Amino acid sequence: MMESMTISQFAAAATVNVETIRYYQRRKLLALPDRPLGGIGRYGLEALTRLRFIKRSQSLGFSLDEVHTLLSLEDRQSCGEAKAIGEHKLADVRQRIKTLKALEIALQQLVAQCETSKGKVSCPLIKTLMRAEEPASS
Amino acid sequence: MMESMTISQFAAAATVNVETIRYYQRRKLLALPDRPLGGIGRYGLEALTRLRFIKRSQSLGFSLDEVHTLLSLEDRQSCGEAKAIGEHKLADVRQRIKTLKALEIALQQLVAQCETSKGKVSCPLIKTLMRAEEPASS
DNA sequence: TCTAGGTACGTACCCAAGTACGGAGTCAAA
DNA sequence: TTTGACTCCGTACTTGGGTACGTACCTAGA
Repeated sequence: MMESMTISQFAAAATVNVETIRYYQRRKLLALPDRPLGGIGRYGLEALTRLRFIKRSQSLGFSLDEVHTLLSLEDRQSCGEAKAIGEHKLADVRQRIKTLKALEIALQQLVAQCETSKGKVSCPLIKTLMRAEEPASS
Repeated sequence: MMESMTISQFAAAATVNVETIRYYQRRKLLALPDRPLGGIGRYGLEALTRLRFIKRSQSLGFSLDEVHTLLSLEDRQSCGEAKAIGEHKLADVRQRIKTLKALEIALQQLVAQCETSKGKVSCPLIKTLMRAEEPASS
């Protein structure tokens, strides 16, 4: 199953759905394979490397548009641009962590309010959310 | 503009789009207002409080489905359920923070690789992503 | 040679949380 | 009373990353 795979072998080799491959082809992330006049396409190791690159980049938080750019940078030797994209994504991730940490504190407080008022009339969590002011600020 | 607002005043009072209000009505998060036989609806402070509750809950990461549940809990005095929903969301947020922190480290390493190899042939960031192994594990 | 199962391709659908649009009705001011 | 602004209501579109379906084709094994 190394060289010359059918589309379903190719998909299995990268643990990806067949439909996903076709989707990537439509998005120009993967090339359509050579195929003998109206016959069936064959996929090799090069394609597999590329597909894995896509999935690995995705798992690091890059969007498919960004992956597309990254791939286009592979040919031209523009490391600076790739680095810029990476830095941008890193800043993005750090911002999201900040936001979530603020959220964590606010939720913690809401839940803690419930903790301390067992058996009482109405729910302090809901009451807090109903009030006019913000429960906590980021 | 306090009591008896038109829909656009109501929307402005909560800094929300008019279409969003109609969307919330379709989703049963907001009631349709009373209106005099085929006339135009009017919104009061009660509705405004409810709308703000929705937006505040959302900003804390609750989905509209969860907000719906929270609102249904307001009538019945079931603080325990509200607390459970809050705790679930808190656990969720903490997990997301973990994932993002792992991502942050991996991205940091990728960018750092670019840093140390200026002027050389091909981009180490892209090369790393192309390799068979994971660049970093969570 | 037949046939089951894989492949190619186009189109439509999924999720969430809205946004946009178009036609008809209503209302207040000039 | 007519104009212009607003409202109501239904339907369709948006984003991102796929998934699903239907039809026609190809191809390997019995």
